[in-house]
Amino acid sequence: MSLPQHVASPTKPDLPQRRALQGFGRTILGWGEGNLRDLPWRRTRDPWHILLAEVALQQTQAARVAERFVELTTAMATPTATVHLGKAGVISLWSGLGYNSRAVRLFQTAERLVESFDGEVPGTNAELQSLPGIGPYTAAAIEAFAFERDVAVYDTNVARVIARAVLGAPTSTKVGFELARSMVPKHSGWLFNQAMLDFGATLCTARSPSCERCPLRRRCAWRNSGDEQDPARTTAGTARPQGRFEGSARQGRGRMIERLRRSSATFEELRTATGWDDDAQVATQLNDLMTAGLLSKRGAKYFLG
DNA sequence: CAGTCGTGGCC
DNA sequence: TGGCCAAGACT
Repeated sequence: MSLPQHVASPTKPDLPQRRALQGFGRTILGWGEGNLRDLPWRRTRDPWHILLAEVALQQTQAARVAERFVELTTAMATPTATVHLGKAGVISLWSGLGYNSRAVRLFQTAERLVESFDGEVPGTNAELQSLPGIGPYTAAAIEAFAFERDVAVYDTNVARVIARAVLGAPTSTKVGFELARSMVPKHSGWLFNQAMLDFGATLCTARSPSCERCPLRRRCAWRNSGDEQDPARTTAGTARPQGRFEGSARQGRGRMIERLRRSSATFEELRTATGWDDDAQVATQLNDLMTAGLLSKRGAKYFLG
């Protein structure tokens, strides 16, 4: 006897069957075998180096992280070395990568690993997500790329590919993630997930997908639907509108941190770095940066960390 | 849940 | 030129 594999709900559009999902998965896997970019973190299985790369890759293009990978993994070779480097040292190294709070959390994670995990990156998803700066994406990436587990990695690239090729319709993170899980070919989690990320980053891109050379074009649900509207645009987990950066408080904070990477500085020197003329605004932003653990004040001077 | 968090490259 | 978006996480 056999139970029905899937019963379509009368109210919700039915999802692709497991068999179809595995077909998409195998095609992506095959594409990856000949098309993976040569990125430095793909040549190692060192969990700490992969953790480091994955944190740096959060909301940051792979190419920009690639050119810094050797520098980062040399200076922060192990969690212990990272702790010895100190928080200010880690923030200093983070120059140019953006989202400076990631440097603070990375340092805190190194501390936690030394204190509670014998200096090693833990193996379970729950333990990984308990670390500062490690969320659902990064935890899964470490599982797949360092420990070679057949889990699904779900990021903006994967969400886009699934919304377009698999569903041809916008979807939630919950559903998209579940579909991604069903696509992972057994024993090939490492390559499949790397391939999914590259597939989205280089072929099924956000602005101008290369449908002509896409191995999924026959099966692409978006293409077959004939819809003009890109289903990825309103799918959870894909890019959201961002405020103007030029002239923003964000830009001013970034300039203050960058100034402190050179040396400690006075309030006036930091104000100058922002290009602002409003002391109150400078004070407000300095307080926020202190709260975030990015800087501290001793006497009349401000310091990184 | 919706806002917020840097910085740079590309069209 | 200026808008868009990039291997997300946290509050």
